[in-house]
Amino acid sequence: MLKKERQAYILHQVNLHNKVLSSLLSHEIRVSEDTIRRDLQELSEEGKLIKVHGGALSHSFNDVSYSGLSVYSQDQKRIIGEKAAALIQNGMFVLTSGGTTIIEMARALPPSLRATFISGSIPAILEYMQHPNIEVIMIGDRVSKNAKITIGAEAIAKIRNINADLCFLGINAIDIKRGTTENDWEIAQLKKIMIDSSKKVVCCTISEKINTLQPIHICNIADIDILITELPPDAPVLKPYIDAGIQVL
Amino acid sequence: MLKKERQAYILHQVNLHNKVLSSLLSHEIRVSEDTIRRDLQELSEEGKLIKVHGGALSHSFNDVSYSGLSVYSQDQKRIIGEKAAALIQNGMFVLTSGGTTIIEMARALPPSLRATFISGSIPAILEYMQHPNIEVIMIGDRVSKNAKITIGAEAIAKIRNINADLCFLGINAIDIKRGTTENDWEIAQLKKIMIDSSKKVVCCTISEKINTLQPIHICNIADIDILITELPPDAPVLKPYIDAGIQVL
DNA sequence: CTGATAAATGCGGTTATTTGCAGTTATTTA
DNA sequence: TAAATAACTGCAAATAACCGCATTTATCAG
Repeated sequence: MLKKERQAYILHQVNLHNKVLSSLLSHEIRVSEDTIRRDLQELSEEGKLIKVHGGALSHSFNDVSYSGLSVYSQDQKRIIGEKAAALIQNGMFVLTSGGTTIIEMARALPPSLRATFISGSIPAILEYMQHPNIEVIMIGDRVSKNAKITIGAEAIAKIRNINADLCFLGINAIDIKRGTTENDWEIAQLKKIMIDSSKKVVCCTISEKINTLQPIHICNIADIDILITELPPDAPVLKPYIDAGIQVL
Repeated sequence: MLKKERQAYILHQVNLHNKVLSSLLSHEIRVSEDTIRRDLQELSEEGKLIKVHGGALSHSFNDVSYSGLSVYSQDQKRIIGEKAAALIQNGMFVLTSGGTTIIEMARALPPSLRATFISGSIPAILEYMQHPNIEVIMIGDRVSKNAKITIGAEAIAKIRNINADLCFLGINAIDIKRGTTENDWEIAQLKKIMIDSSKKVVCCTISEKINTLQPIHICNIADIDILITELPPDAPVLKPYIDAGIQVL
């Protein structure tokens, strides 16, 4: 990894999360903490960030007081994102839906990871593009303005031809009896096909959405391989899903 | 392998992956690292990429900070964008490339306009999505990280099936004899097909790019219907293009 | 076709940059 | 205050960049 590239990555992380830890970065990028410290030093001298003991802060962080709840929800999603990112190994083909949880996964991808990501979600693609080593494939079709994802027959046909190793779905409702459900018919179709085109299906959702329902059926519990929430796997609310044979992280 | 050919290859690699390593290139092309370094040096002097210790990075990588020249240029592009947007009428199918000039056109679209926009450019799609009344169609394929556009056989096949009313191309070089040229082979292919798939072709470029050349040919002057620059149509530099039968705005 | 000229390339030696490590000093926190 | 952690310093190894020069390759006029 080139020096400039590394510094760009650090800057990206700082702007994303408002802070970085030297120790964490050093582990992620697999360079010594000294190198990270020298990078932070240089970036700080260029005024790109504020260096502090143990890491660095974003410049905008100083004056902006952050609202408690929205950051809290984002923290939950970040936990989910990190768990999800850990599942991906070099060389994998990964199919993903859109949604804020998936975006957090994209942000948590280690920079050394080499894999191919396929998605129709424009915000997700934007995140994947930032990553130094992953190949990005965009599914084309008509763009749904509110979901910011491509939907339609073309997209479905294209996904049907894919054979992915992993499929990550950000889901809005999951129930032990009814499985996962959705409120948009076309997105539900898309997710169904994505499930069919992948060896393993990973559902990512914050725990609020567990045991909730929406009108349109996507898949049954039996179709899900892995369920990721921000809770530890032994949380009581997750027990029924473990009993149903799902791997819960 | 010819020098020009080699440099085009290097540029292509930079556009695809956002970075290249001298050592890797030298091994791939089977020339000495000195030669690669000299190539990178030249390309860097031409502003095509950014040379760093160990290789080179694409310009898009760290263009977050440079604003001095780009602001001036942005005003020019806004003028172009407004002229371009005025060409589009209700019900039209419009095919567009990427590039900052096209983005400015997207921003200048009147809110009441009802039309269908088709593109593989992710930043352009983002702008189109903001618009209340236009239909947006995304061309899918592998994403070029630097150009932020989908490129490849899929994209070309898809565009070939389109029959658009207008095609807007942001171009980087135009010359009265050689026509429009490009430095990325795959993007040149894409633009060629876009021209074939449209009734009318509109080229948008700032006047700096007039009478300049790049290595890969896209189309001849005769293939262009309308040329838009920030200059008034009677500017002397545009006269040869008017004489060649192009409508200049 | 040929010789002259210019451009491009590769190589050896030198210099500069980057990086990690060990040892020391500074800062934080309980 | 003491233990833990982070930052700083100097140094050494690895790698890359640079310089000058010889060799090869391309260009072109006659």
